[in-house]
Amino acid sequence: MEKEWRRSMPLLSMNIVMQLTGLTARQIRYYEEQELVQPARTEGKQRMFSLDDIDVLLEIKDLLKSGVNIAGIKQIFEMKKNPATSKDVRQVISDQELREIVKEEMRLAQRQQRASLRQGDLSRFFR
DNA sequence: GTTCTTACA
DNA sequence: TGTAAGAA
Repeated sequence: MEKEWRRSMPLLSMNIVMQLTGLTARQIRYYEEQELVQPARTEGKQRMFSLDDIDVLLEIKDLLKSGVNIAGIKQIFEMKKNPATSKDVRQVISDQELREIVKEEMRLAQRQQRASLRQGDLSRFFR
């Protein structure tokens, strides 16, 4: 359906996003700086987020809670974008697989005191 | 009064 | 990440 535009329509202001996501303005702006979200701007330079942005922010919050750092999140989002590179035949990683990977990573993170996701390197999860 | 940017701890 | 300062 051609209804998806609603989800990408920038209508939410900073304060609403803060309440909806439970994130601080500082964090939200930082994630934008890291290109994890790209909210629109009003003429007055005010950020205007879309429902899709909210989903992304909530996902970031969730992954962060699981011990994944910004670098790791960037890679995860990157995989979602390129389902499969035309070069090497990398498989599309399903959200289900991703959840298991994160779960597994949490086990290792607890057992060892190693930095989660090798400080962001997810290469070992590709085959 | 709130949000924005920049910068420092 | 929190907070401060100054502008909008």
